[in-house]
Amino acid sequence: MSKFYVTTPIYYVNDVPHLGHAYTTIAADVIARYKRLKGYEVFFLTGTDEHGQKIEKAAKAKGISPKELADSVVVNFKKLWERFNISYDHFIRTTDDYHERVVQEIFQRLYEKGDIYLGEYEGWYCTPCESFWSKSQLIEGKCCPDCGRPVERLKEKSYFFRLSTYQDKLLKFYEDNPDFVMPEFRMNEVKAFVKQGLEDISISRTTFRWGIPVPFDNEHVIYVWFDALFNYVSGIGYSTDQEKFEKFWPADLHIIGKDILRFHAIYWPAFLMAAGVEPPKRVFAHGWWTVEGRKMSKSLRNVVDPNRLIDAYGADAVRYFLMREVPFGLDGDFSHKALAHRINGDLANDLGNLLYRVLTMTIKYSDGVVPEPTEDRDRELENLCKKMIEDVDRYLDKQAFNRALESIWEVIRAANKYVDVKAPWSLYKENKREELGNVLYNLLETLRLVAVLLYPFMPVKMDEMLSQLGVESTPTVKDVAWGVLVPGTKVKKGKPLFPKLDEEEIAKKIEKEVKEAEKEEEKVEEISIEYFSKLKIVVAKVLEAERVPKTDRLIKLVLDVGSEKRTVVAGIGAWYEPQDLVGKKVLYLYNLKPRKLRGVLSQGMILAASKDDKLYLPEFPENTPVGAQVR
RNA sequence: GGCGGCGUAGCUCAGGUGGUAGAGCAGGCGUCUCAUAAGCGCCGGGUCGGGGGUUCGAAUCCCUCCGCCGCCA
Repeated sequence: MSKFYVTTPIYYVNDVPHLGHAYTTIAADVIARYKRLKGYEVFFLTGTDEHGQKIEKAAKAKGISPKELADSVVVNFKKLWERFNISYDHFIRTTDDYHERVVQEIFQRLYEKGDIYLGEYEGWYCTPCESFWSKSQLIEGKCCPDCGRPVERLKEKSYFFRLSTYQDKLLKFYEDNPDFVMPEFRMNEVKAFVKQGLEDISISRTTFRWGIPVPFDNEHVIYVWFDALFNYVSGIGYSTDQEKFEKFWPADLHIIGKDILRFHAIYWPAFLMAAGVEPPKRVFAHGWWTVEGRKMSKSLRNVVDPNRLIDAYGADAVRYFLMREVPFGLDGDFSHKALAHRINGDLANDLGNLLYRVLTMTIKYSDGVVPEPTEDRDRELENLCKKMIEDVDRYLDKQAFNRALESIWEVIRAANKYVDVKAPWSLYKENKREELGNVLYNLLETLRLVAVLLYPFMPVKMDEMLSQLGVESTPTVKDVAWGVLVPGTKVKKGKPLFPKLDEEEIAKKIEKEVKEAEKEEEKVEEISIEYFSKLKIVVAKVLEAERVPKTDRLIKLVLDVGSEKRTVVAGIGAWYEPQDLVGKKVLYLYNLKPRKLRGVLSQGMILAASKDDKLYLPEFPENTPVGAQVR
């Protein structure tokens, strides 16, 4: 029996589950259920990532232990997955003892092997900021990019993974496995990144305690990615249940969001190569959802809270929408209107109504029993169904969920048309019983196959649909074929599978909510006069101006701010030419933290008004003195 | 700035080894009655972003410009 091992990322427990988590997990569930349907032995792993400074801090703020915090958040995930009918085989937590042991064991082994070494950041520490910086981050090679103050050459110890030595091996691996990363354009990005050269990466920390300790060095805890990524092997028994591990590894599919691609496509195979373990077969990076046409924000999250969506539309309809609306791998927009439209159009009208009308006819014209087809019946729907079975398989092997669903809907449309063309009511009146029986059989069997192939997408609804067709067993591989429906089976027509929704009403309601959410976002915090007085804004005169090389927008300005000269990089190059700025008086925020832009230290910023992509620099009376402060 | 991609019907997008464009949705008209005011049929002349080139012929190849987007810096 073939195996299939699919994973989601482990989700960080500093957050309640949101639409993005649901999306990834549903996609993995559809694949898992589909592969099971096709007879594979499937292992589906999901879980939570629970270590790190953020959790340590959040727990401290709440006065509980990090583990207690994690425990409480994990419940939210598990509950949501239950509501979405997520069929994971194991839920791993990075605080599970077997996981911690595996991570320590591998860490130890790579250390002994020389792939992990104790290194030091060679200096460039900013004491006030308590931060280390790499050489390339420093301003003019010597100042902290955060505060602009000089950094010290300090040494902090950290364990490093020798990623640099895996550059060629990774590139070779990508060459040999061109669809290791999907979609294809992401593979190109990964290759380009690796070709630029890889630096060794720090994989331990001494600045917090909430993590897996480095086994031979108590001062260090293992940093997040080394800890988290290995869940994919510890979760299936690496070094604890070797038989299971060998059965399922390598993973067939890691489904992730595009933000964590680098870790999965570069670090992860390198870690595994170091550990002498085969890399996974595929990493699929999916896109993000916007909400009602807007970028996801805190207050908009309520609008698409997964639990709320389930309450309003049902888990299966949401699952269907997420898989159908947007090609997996691309970004998309989630709107209640679009969701309701899909439910009404695809699920209620096309599919639900087809089931309903065919069952009615079966009852009216065939005593509610699946008729016996004859050998000389037409094969129109049968052939389409056979093609559908192949198409769905091909598309789902590429994680093209939307395509798979489209090909199922082609058959649903064809079946609706078939009803019209064959007009069973006429056959009935004309007493053409044999043909009528064939037509009904073709339709019922088509519906059964459609339900079987849709089962991975909408398990509860399709279970109900099959039951209405008189099929009570959970579909398995033998059901993915034409001709399985047994003549004589009694159908059990029920209520419409997908009730229709009032799209207008939903649109109105959500529109209102979005407006409120936007108001919430725009809420401007009131500040005190004391707060304002912290800002030192002065009138400055532009002494010199030149474009920052190789940029369109950035202009480097040298300002006379009254007491001294200051250099500022301003993003106004799209609206002003450098020569027009020289001699101008501008508003200047004096005490903004300096930061480096394109290698130039920008001390403070100049102020301008902007609206609708236009920029307006303030003007001053002729006699305004340079250095005059705005109060 | 470097690398990659995109710009096709009102909307979302297919197509693209060169031979005068397709789907779904929306809209209009018509129609059957088994059905959840569902279904089915008909209606799409859109300079395939602009310009130039290769070719008998380009949405499809090449160059260039414009506008978006991704990765990197």
